[in-house]
Formats: sequence, C-alpha cells, structure tokens
Amino acid sequence: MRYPAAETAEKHQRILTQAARLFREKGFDGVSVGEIMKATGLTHGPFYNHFASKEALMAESTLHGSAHSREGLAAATASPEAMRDYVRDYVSNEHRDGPGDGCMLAALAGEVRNQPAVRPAFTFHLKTIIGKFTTHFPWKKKGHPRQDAIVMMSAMVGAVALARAVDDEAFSEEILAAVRTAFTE
Amino acid sequence: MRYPAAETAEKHQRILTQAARLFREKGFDGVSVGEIMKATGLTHGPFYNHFASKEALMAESTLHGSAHSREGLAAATASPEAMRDYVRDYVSNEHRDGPGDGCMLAALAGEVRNQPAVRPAFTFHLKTIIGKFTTHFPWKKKGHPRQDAIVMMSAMVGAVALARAVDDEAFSEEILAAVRTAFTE
DNA sequence: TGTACATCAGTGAACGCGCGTTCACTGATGTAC
DNA sequence: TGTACATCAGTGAACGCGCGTTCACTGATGTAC
Repeated sequence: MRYPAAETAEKHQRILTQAARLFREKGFDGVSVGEIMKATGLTHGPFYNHFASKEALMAESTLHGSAHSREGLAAATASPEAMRDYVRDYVSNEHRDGPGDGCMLAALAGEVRNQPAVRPAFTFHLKTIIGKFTTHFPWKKKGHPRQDAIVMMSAMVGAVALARAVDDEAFSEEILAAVRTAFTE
Repeated sequence: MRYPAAETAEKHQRILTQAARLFREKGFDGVSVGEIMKATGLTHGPFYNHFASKEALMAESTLHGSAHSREGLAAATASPEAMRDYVRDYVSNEHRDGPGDGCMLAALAGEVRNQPAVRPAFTFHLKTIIGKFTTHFPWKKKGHPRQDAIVMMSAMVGAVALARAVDDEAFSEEILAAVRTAFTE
C-alpha cells in the first residue's frame, strides 16, 4: 500500500542511521541488508526502494553517518580545553566499548581498503578531522602543527583499534591511557 | 590415495602460509576456504584433513603467521639503527602496498574485535612487539619508555591502516611520512 | 626380501544455509475531474 | 466537496549464488608377516 511521503523520507534516514551504527559495530561484511532493515522495523524487501544496492548504502552511510564525529568535532574547536576533552573522549574506555556510537574512522579504517565504494567518503572525513586538528592544536607549541595532527590522529585511531582487538582488559586500558596521557597532558 | 608423510606436513604449513597472506590481504571474511586451498594447489576437500574449521585456521595462522614481524623484530633489537630502520620500514609505502607480506597487527587490527578465535594470538603478538619497543627504544630519552612504545606502536598501526584506506596517494604518503618523521628523526 | 593389505590424504560432487536481490501483489495515499 | 483511479512503499515468497562443510570413493604408501 502507499505510505505518506513524510514517512518515506524519515524511513530512508532511519535506514542510514541504523546501517551506520551496525557497520561500525560489526563491519560491512558482518551485517546483512535484512539485519539493517529489521533494525529499522521493516522487512528486507523495500530496501531497494531506497537504495540501489548494499554497496550504495555503504557509501551513503559512510558519507552521512559520521554525525557523531562532525558535531563533536565542531564543538571541540571552540576552545583548547574542549579540544583536549574531545581527544580524551576519543581515546576512552567508553568509545572503545561503543563502536556503534563512535567514530567511523576508528571503527572502519581496516575495512575500507577492501571496500572501494566507501573510500572517497572515508578520505573526505579523515581530511576534515586532520584539518581541524591542525588549526586547533593549542596545547603543543612545536613548529609542525599538521604533522603533529596526523601523528595524533594516527595514534588515536590505532589505539582505539588495538584496545578493541585485545583480549586483556588491563592491557587494553593501558593502551588507551598511554595515548591519552601523551597527547593531553 | 595415500601420500608421503613428509608431504602432508609440508602441505599443512603451506596452507598456513597462504592463509596468513590472504587473510592480511583481504580480511578473514574476504577469503574463502576454497581460495586458500587453491592458493596451495589443492582442492578444497582436504582442508578438513588439516584443520577442524575455518575459525581454527584463522586462530592458528594468526599465531604462527607473523613470521615477518617476528624475524624482522628480532633483528631490529640488535642495534639502535636497526630499530630505527624497522620503524621506517613499517611506516613505508612498501608496507602499505603489500599487506599480504606485512604485519598482521596492522592488517587485521580492525577485524579482530569481531573474531573471538584470533584475539588471544593477536594480543600475544601485540604484547611481544610493545615489549621489544619498550626495552629497545634508544632514540628517545624521556622517562616513560613503555608509554612511548605504546604510543609509537599505536601511531604506526593507525598510520598504516589510514594510509591504506585513503583514496588520495599524496595524502596517503603524507600520513606515513608524518609518523616516520615524528618517530625516527 | 617379497607379498598382502590396512591406512588415510586427496578428489570432487553434494549438502544446507544465508546472502543480496527480484518480483507479483497489496491497499492507503494523493490527484484528476 | 465528493468520487474514481493511478501511484508506489511495504510485503513476503522466491531467485541464483557462494559459502563452510561433509562424504563416498581412490589408490599409493607404509606395515605386518
């Protein structure tokens, strides 16, 4: 049956949101189209009324789905202390334990190499965050802000990925604490 | 038909080697048992004469498969200059372009979280490499060798993952160069 | 040393399963008059 | 404003496909005598 146009647009958005969350949690190959549609409260059929393919959804959700990063990052540039908090938050136990609500760059970095459809969106978001770090890097006074920003971002992404991979709670916390201390104290 | 016992052991090893290479290249879910067996020159059937399941192979190949890291790392502890070269090599364009011959920790960090069978082996190898970095960190004289080792390893893994994910050759090289410069100059 | 036979890794067809995707159908919505 | 009908998002069964895994079979190897 036909549905109100407003609902349709809202469902499209809900698919995107759920897909972004599930992809970050389980990886692109770890989530099925059916699982995403179930999470939005629909059956799997109408997926193709909204997206051309799973790959198209991957690309679109990667491009639009980083609301977490974007809003948090914009707020972080307000002050040096806000930026410091942003970094602390990024390399925290909470972020480690909630990839679905966390940064797409940390959750999907390892998979993007083998997913051509999402590489442009991933690259765009990484350039954005490194750009922001470069111009708002207030607690280091060295002469290479862009290099410092790249090194910090690499360490943040690496630390979160390693802390998530590791089987040993104490070791996992040690990794996060080391990077947190190195860049925010 | 029956085959010489020596050949059987050698084939077991060849499956492990090919599996380790393919897993690093395409990820655990990106490689099929058939593809691994084909790479060893066999049909897919006898796989189960050698391993209980794909998951068992993943665990065993992760544990034994880091020959690259292990040999290179042992050599690197010989001298400060060797260690510096090891790090330069790790964060190089060549390592970025050859994940199949590269470090398992960088290639699979993002996937391990969702692959319980390989987490113990991954954790073991990460502890080993961080331990070596801690005791052979000759070019930084600060007072926190273990923290420095963790930060450097996080940045190395993060930089290689990001450089592999990114769609822009110049940006990709910039990421590697930033981390290389920060830790080896 | 020579013969008879049990072993077992490799073969390749086949299995059930879940995946991405398609499609004939439904029926309230939105529109034409 | 009221009626007739075309639209189209949602339904759910069905598709082909590749996956991990199983299995009856083969036949040279290794062993018992």
